[in-house]
Amino acid sequence: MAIVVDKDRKREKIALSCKELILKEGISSISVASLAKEAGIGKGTFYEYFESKDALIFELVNILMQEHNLKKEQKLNGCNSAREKIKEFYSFFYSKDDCELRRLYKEFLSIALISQDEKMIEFKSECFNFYFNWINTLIEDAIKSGELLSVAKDLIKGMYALGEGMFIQSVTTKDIVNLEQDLNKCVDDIFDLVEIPRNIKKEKE
Amino acid sequence: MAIVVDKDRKREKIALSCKELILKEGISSISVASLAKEAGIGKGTFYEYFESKDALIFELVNILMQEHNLKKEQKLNGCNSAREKIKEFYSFFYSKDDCELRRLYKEFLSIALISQDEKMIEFKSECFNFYFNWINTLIEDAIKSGELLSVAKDLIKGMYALGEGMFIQSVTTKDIVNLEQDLNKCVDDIFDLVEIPRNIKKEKE
Amino acid sequence: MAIVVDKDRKREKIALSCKELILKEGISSISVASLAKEAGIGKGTFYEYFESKDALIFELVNILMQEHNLKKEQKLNGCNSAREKIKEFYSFFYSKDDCELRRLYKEFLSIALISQDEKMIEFKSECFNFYFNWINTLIEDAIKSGELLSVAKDLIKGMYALGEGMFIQSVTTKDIVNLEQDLNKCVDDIFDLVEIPRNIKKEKE
Amino acid sequence: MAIVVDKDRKREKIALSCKELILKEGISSISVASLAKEAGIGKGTFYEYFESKDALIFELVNILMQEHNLKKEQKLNGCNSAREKIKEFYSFFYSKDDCELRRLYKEFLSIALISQDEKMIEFKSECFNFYFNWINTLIEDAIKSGELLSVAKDLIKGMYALGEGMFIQSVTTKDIVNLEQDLNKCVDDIFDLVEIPRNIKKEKE
DNA sequence: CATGAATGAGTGTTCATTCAT
DNA sequence: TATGAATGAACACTCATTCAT
Repeated sequence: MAIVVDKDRKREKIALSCKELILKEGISSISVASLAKEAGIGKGTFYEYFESKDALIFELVNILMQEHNLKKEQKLNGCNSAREKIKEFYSFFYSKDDCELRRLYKEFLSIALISQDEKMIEFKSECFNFYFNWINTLIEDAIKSGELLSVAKDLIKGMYALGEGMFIQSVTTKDIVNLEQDLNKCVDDIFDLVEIPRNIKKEKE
Repeated sequence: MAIVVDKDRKREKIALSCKELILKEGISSISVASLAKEAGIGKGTFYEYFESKDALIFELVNILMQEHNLKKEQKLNGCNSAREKIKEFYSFFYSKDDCELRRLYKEFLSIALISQDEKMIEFKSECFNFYFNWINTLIEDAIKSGELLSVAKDLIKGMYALGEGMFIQSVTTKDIVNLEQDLNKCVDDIFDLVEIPRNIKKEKE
Repeated sequence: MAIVVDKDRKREKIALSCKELILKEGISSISVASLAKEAGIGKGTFYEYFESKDALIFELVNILMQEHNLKKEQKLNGCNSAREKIKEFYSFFYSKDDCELRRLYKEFLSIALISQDEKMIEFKSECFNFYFNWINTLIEDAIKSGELLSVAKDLIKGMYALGEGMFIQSVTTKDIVNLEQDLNKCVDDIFDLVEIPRNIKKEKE
Repeated sequence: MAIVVDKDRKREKIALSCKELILKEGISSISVASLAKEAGIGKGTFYEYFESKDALIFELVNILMQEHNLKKEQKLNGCNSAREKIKEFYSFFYSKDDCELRRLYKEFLSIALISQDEKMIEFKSECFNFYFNWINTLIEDAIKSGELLSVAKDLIKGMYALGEGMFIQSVTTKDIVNLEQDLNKCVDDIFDLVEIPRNIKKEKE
């Protein structure tokens, strides 16, 4: 038998075993010592699998985001309209279920804002693209199916930015008391402008 | 008699003399020692004027923001339409002139995202309110003057969030290559939906 | 009129105005800044009257001890037997009334234990002598009046040390639960050995 | 495999190597940096073995006290009477041999007097109990063997406190010129009161 | 392949004292 | 005489990373 362990597998295993601790304590206040202890390995071993503390954080955010995306995809499939889908998409920013991941995302954003690290930017870009393409497809499909005016296409980038912006404002100020309400109101207001009313749709037909 | 010093003035002077260094090095990686040295004072003196390192950051952001707001107000007065005003408002996020302040704002956001500090939140809230009210008034005036449909009012919060969100995305990813273009495109797209065309306005008359 | 103020008087006045603060905060955790503020003078002025922070502490402990001694003297005059007097004397170590001064004394002892400062030792010696002479006189009088066996004289130094020792033990351990009880028990036990019983006294007569 | 180190042994080794420096400089005026340097280790390593500066002091006092107790026990076994044993017990406070440990004990007392630290109090309590029980047993045995009057039992707590009190007074004042003499005088005076004279003992028989 | 002992530069903050006015 | 602005040495403590085993 090969003594050689699948490094990637173990890497992932280590990252996942730190999940609870990181979600509980937050990124910045956690030490490599406690991460290694939580994973049941030595500090030296930690550095065999991750080149730095930040590397594990990225790995974990990555894993958790992918987990989250799978669940979200299923939920989105259950939505009937683009309006609902966007709302469902935004729910990450306020839902109780995503509370812990959201906290991680906040800390991740905080790092990303001032990091010059190439990998960090690369990773954030991948996230951005992933979600942007999602919304993009979603809107385009809705236009094709006659649910939305074709002008809606122009609002995609704005749509995406709006959610993140409002989230950040809710987190850094005390003025957005009810993010869920405010976000949904925004979505409704915009969709009211670009949605093709049912009766008109029928007229078209 | 004792040396009389205008504490507020000196406080401001110290903060401003640290500006260059902070813009160059970034906030988090800078030490109180180097800040004091940069300001030409002792570390002890630093703490005579600021209760903590973060306090200096606030002071600086505060000073520069107020400077910026005065200039911005004048520029806004030179704009003829709400559309132009919003664009002018957003220009903070990309204009060369505001490059330095933007840099500072980024660092400030990074801190604010994970800070639990009451004063920090208070300060960010004040900033939020200041700009929000600005946009609010701007839009309401435009509705009153028949420039915008009354539905535009619903988009105010979103408008504000959109700018901040897109800015953050441009900073943390490499996907928003031209923030100026993207932002302006967004504004145009939205205003095309809520602006009352000139000919209609005339018809109204 | 002489502008020259009576330095000693002002010195005392400053010390006394810091009394409350010192009793409340303790010696070690207090700064010159807060002392000066409490006294309503500048920090520079403070050093016009006291050569160091410790100097004020000594001055104050001195003043307060003398205050305390006057009160104690009156109380002692109200006692009928040497046994009672010693008990009254020891009551400093546990009575509620002396709680604050006792705290100060503790801190003072802590400093005195490791201080090489001549003045400090001088001061503590004066305290020592003051109390020692008190007890000495007290016991000698009691022997003269036939209240105590002459052997009691040999126990004076021990008597004095015993109180301080038991006090320190009560403060530094959790084993002396009831200092009042333990101290009084000790006094009683010793006096039972050296007190001349009334009936014997009468026989003598 | 990792380097295996007997942590307890190294802890002890570090503490002992700081002994000289502490005795020379005193505890309070010594920095962790200099302690680490003295022990030939890094500052970080220091904190691997001690959770705080005070912790090293405890360790050292602890080690030296235990060493001291073993020696003392042997010496006490060589004493024939309770009177001699108490004197031997007190000799810690003045003997040349214990000079160093006494110095440390002084510093330890100084800390203990104002410390609120649970562990500190716990440790001092253990010391207290250890010695108190020693004296207790010693006296009780002497009563059983007919050496002392049973009333001697009442004086145990006082006996113990007396030594510590007189020691502190000798350290903090210049009035106890010869502690050895004074302490022994005290012991003799008390024992003269509670010792059963030989001839009486014989009568009893 | 795994370890964890060792590290030391770096941190923010305090405060008794000085001295120019 | 009175001041309080200025100081800077000193402090305990942290932690990502290395490397000998």
